[in-house]
Amino acid sequence: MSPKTERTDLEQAVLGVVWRDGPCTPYEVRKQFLDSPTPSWSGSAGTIYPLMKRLEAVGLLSSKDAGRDKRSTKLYRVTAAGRRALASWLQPPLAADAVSPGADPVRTRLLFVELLSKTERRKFFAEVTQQLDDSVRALRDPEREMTAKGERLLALNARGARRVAQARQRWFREAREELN
Amino acid sequence: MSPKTERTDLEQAVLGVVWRDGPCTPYEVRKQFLDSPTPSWSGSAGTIYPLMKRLEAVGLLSSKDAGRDKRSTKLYRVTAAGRRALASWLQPPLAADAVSPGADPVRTRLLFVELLSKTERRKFFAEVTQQLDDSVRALRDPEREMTAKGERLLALNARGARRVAQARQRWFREAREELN
DNA sequence: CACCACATGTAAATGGTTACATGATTCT
DNA sequence: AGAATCATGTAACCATTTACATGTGGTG
Repeated sequence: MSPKTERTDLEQAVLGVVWRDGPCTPYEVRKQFLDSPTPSWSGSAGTIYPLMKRLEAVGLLSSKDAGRDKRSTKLYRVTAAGRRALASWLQPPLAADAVSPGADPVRTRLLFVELLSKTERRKFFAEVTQQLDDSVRALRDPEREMTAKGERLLALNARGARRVAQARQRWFREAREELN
Repeated sequence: MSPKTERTDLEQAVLGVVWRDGPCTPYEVRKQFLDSPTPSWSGSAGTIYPLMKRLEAVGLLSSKDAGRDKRSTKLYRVTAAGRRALASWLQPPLAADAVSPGADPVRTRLLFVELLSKTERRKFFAEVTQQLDDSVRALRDPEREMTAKGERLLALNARGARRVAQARQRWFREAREELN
């Protein structure tokens, strides 16, 4: 009955943020998730606080009280073990479901589009095309902003998301034409 | 306290499969998920059987005993209400998180790649590139197969997955060059 | 007869989510 | 004084996964 060693992607991401942004509070970590242009997780308090306590309990994070004010604000930092855990998480080979394209709600819906009447279908294609265009547009600004700030990795991250959004956008237009 | 009306994507997908493939058993539905080249769900028995019972309980599916043999095999079909539920699920506007690109484990990992030593980093880029290439390759055959069989929607589905895989592949190569 | 595919489920654990509760500090 | 933001948590719920249990029917 050894303690669990495998960490989820969310746990690793939190560990990574603490590593990258130096000693920081759960609140600051949360902001990173909440401000993300491509949120994979909610970053809600109910998730982050218990999670970081857990990481401390298993020795991947350590904390000390930040004497800033009367609030019980804790500053976390990554321990040596935490750093090792992060490195081995990054190390390939990655799990198969980490490299293959994940779930795509639009793709799933397209499978059953023939259930719709001709007019409904036309509306479906028109509006979803619009929504996909919007999602691509929404990713341009963050990418530019991060590039301007010199945040190369964050810029690359945003670019990756935009490229995927574009691929879906183009594919969906093709599908629209092919199915009339 | 009205009964829940919102269904998950998995529930809708099951509903869709039963609609598309005619009256069928949970086992046959499961196979669709298990055989998918781009699995979003496990399609395990523990998921599908209770789920279809639930859908029957709320009147979106109906079942009758298939007298085929001694096994208590039930044939499910989509009710009129089920058909309506499917149609309204397909109808736009889709939720924002349905159109924007979802989680990407590779993208997440890249954010923290600077934690790795130079050699580790080189290995990371080399092997993940390889894995992404493989994932693109693995999606070519299903697409061709579905096209050959005249399954237009399944072919489009596979093509969509492949396009996303390609976008990630190209983006990752770019990132690799940009970060040396 | 052994084995595999067919077929149906239950139980427990997991990994999140939302909603709620509470209090301190800073800004206007 | 009141509002917004900072800060920390708990409780309940949720969908889904894994592992397990059980039995039938057809094939080599």
